[in-house]
Amino acid sequence: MTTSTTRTKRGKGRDKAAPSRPTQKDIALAAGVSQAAVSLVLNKAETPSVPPATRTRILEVAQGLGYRPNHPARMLRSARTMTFACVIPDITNPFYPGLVRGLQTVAAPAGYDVLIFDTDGRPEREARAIDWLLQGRADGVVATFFHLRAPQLAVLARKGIPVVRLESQHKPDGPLAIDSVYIDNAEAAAEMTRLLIARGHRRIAMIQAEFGPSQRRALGYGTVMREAGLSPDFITDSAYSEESGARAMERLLERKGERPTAVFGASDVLALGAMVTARNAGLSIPDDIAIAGFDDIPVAKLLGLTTVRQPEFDLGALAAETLVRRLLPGGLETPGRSHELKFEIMKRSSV
Amino acid sequence: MTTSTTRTKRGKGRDKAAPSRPTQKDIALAAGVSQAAVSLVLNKAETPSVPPATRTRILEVAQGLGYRPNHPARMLRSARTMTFACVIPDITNPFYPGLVRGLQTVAAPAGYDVLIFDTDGRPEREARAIDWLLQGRADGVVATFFHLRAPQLAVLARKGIPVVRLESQHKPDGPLAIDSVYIDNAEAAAEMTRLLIARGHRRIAMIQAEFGPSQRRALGYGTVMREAGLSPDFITDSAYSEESGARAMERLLERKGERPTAVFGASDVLALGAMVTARNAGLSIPDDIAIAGFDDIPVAKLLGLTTVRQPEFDLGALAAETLVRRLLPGGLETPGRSHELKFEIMKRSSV
DNA sequence: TTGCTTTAGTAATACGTATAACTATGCGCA
DNA sequence: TGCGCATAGTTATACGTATTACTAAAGCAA
Repeated sequence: MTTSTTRTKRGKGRDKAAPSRPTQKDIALAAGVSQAAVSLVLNKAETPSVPPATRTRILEVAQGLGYRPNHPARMLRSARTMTFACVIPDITNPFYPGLVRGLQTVAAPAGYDVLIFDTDGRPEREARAIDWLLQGRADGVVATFFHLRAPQLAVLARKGIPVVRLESQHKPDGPLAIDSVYIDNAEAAAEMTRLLIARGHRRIAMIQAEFGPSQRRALGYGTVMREAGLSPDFITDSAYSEESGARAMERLLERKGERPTAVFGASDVLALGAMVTARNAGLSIPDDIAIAGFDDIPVAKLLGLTTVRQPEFDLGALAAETLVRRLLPGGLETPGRSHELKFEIMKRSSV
Repeated sequence: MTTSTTRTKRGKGRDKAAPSRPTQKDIALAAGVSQAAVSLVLNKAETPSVPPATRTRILEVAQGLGYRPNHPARMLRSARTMTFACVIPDITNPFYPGLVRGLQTVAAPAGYDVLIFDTDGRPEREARAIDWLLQGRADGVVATFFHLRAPQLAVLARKGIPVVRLESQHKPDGPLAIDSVYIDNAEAAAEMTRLLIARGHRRIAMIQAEFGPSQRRALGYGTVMREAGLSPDFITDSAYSEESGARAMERLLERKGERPTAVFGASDVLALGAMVTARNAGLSIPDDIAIAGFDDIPVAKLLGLTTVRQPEFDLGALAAETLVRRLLPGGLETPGRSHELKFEIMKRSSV
């Protein structure tokens, strides 16, 4: 009877029944001080103007009411969201969870959360991601774009939102706060192609996707093939998915003429799709057909897929570190840099 | 020389050089109207008090300045973040990306983004998640908790944040806005155990994890084993990871007495770890040892792992739908419900 | 007593948006 | 001429926090 009436004040955007969370004002009221005092005590480790007694009283009241700072209000006031966005094609591709984990591992201790935005590798969704970032939902972005180029990203950097791109090659330094992390995709693909050739393969096909990192990988493959006097053989499908890989392999198997003895998937999921299709067609791997991939997703090891290892976790961690540094005072002024990490050829049973 | 001076107003939390995004006030100024008029025009489809001429002028100016609504400000004002949180043990476990995708697929059209929070299945991080949610960072949550129970979640529901739990069994309806989605884990495990017994196995071990859904699965397994006059054989390791599965299998292989002829992993990653270890030990699957899993993660199909299919995408989608409905006006009043989806036994080559 | 310093705070304001409440102008009509 | 009403907006306020600038009271020295 006594306490029930006071405690239903707002009922605004929320439902009527939901009691609002206590605010600094509530604490101030209960502790007999001003809201400003509460804010000071809650945020500063040392408050010369608030004596220990008042300080503890405020803290106790805050504790008692179960106070939690209102994140939106903080964001508004401080123009900081304490959130990183991770813009990727598809979280379902096993390459990305590892990247996300790397990101989180560095971001969390620095106080940042990670928001995932899937683009499906489609241009319009990539554009939507930019739009969405311009609403101030994140302080920084780690992104893989298949379609957008630097000019479209510049708008973010110019508004003070640092971007770290997950790239497939070195990018020249630029004046804006756009950095990149990458492994040398062309060289990695070249090395894998050399391995295949060294193993005696002459007819080597590459399954690639239309957009994305596939392009640099195809370049490395094509160069080495031509250098070796062999002709590149590209099968292109739409996405980085098992279905695409399977479809591409079907097309290879349907060929009338001589079939390739080795297939290089521009990504592990493509290679896996191809692998399954080959097996279902009664081919043995690597005897009838060798298969190589790119990324070294966790299953690759289980399936014995020979592939190029990209250190996803480290790439994510490095990207996060870069963002954290960018968001330090003055961090936006330094020119955009491109960080290279090393790939590794993982030789397994599929080649 | 002329335009450069005006355009550096705030330089607050941001770096000095970063030009701030245009606000409604800027539009109002440029269009010669009040900020309120701008807000009206931008938000309402029909504005009786603003004539078409002014309306288009405002819209044009907004367009021209590249205006994007400030998300934090909106959040503060409307007490809505338009974000769902997805609290899970580990995005790296292949079960979860599919769930996230299901979530996103329903959330995005309804205007909600998805934020990922990994707990690593640790109690203190689960508690941190609650804390974090109480800051008003999300309007609703889809969560898998290994440790927290209903009472700890009640605080969220009471503050108007609906929760959908990813459960392993039916939960009784409660008064709060805490729903759950689940497949009957005990029954699914029971059915898988029956299958193993039907295939002639008598010595069947289960690899389980200490916390999480493993418990219900163990229950189903144990019940069927005892019903069949067989004794359950549990190997417990810490996490749902391949390493844990591999370790457990090693322990099984080290046994002096008779080894089990079948191993049931409480999750696919556990089963996969076990599978690899068994293969490395020279055992052939399923002849020397049969292996079954739980979840039906994408690789399970590739590796021929017999497992229990959980419809992760549908679970995610259903969870999101539930949240969206909860966030409709009055949606928080209805009692918490438990939604069951159907599992499926995927018979493959590993059993 | 005056003036200065320290103590212990408070008041005011701004962040950008949404919205309820209000108002000034002009027109038609009695 | 005066009244009511539609038109075309405006003003004011609130959301919760952080921060700057201010102040009242006490204590102390000169």
